[in-house]
Amino acid sequence: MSTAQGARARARQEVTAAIKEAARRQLAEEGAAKLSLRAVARELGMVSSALYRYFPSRDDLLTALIIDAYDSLGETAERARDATPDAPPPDRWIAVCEAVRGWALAHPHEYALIYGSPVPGYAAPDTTVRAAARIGLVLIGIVRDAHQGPGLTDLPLPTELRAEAERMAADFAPDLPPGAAAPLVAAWAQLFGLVGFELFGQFNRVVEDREAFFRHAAGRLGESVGLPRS
Amino acid sequence: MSTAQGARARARQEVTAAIKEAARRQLAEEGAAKLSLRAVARELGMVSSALYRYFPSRDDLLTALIIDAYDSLGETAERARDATPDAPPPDRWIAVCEAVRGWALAHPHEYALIYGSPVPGYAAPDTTVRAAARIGLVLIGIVRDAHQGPGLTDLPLPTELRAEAERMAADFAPDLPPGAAAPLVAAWAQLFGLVGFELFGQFNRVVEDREAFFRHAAGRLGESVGLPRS
DNA sequence: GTCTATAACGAGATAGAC
DNA sequence: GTCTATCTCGTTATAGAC
Repeated sequence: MSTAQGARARARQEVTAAIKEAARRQLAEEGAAKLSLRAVARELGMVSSALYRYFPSRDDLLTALIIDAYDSLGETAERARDATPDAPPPDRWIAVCEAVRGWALAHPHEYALIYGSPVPGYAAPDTTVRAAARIGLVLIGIVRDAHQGPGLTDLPLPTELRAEAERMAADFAPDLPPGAAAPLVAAWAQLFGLVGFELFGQFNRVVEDREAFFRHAAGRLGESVGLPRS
Repeated sequence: MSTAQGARARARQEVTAAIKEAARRQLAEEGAAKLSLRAVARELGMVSSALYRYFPSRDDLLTALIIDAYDSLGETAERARDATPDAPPPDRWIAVCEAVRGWALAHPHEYALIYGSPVPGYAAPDTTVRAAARIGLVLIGIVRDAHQGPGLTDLPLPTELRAEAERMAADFAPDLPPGAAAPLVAAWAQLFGLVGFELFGQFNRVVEDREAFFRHAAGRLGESVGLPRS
């Protein structure tokens, strides 16, 4: 029984992977809004209704692609963080930022899927939250490491933001002082602003040497969360 | 002949405006990807194919909406800048940032249209460049004003970025030192990173008091381009 | 029980004849 | 400007193969 179920499960997993792969390919050609179950089925030599054995609806297929994309980005960031564990936090911060940018340039359509306009009529289920948080946790970890070492700039907060920053720190960065949590969230969003602008063409005719521009901007982002300039 | 053509041109312009208005309304309801020429036509009591007289394709209608959106945002920013012409540049900077955020929250689908994922298969024509640049010019103007006054922080640049920053300054901010041009471009992208994250739901469960969070982040963005803290 | 194939519904997008 | 014909889409019901 276990072997039979194992074989079936394996076959099912293979078909599921093939569907996602074909869907990803189609995502790169037509975009998320035009992701078509029928075209995916066609590419696999199946019939559209057969896909419903694997994904109850088009939205569920989209959700799977979104989670995969977040995980792929998160894993890339984690690898960049772990590549040089002895490097000082500011250097690791820049390395992670560059890894995010590199992943985005290598997977533009998956980036658009998770950080671009929301797909109309699609509401992301809670399942995506954990995967989405991975990249944030990497950034938090680097700043946390810096706070355990010496030489960290303390960041003043206006009273207006005090309570909110304390809540942030308590919620997802308990090792961090509130004065670091709020700027970290801002830097997180700003990092993706830089990446998104490059990817979506806003830098056309504006920024030429994007590598150098990004490295410098990422370094200054690191400073903005209290990491000393390297 | 000129009167006949003038009347015809006027009628054509009126219908064109009505189409765009209906399309904008639908954009706000369904999103850009599902912009349906059919529904627009239905709302106007026309038949879908009749629209092709005014917009040769859905893409041309999209282009018109994109230009209108950039112009609407640009005008909002300009009004915020001009509302308090005597305020010091850091305050005007924050006012413009908040105007951008306010416009985005009030026009989420139009924001997604111009700063979200590019519509697949759609290449923005050069016609959009001028409108897209408006908001950038507002930001540049504020920093330029600050540079003509006293008390501006000089921003060091790594040699790696020196040439690029000088090209940037020469291209679109001739009154600005290169050390200000590059951070300004970065701040421009980062501003839209903050706005986009809030609008597209990345701040859900992360940032609660978004107004206070944004004001503080915008102020620090201003500092990053050399505007003193207010 | 698990899967695939057939057929169909209602909808939108578009080309072309009139 | 209008009307029709033809395409694709997501989705479901159903029937049958393994």
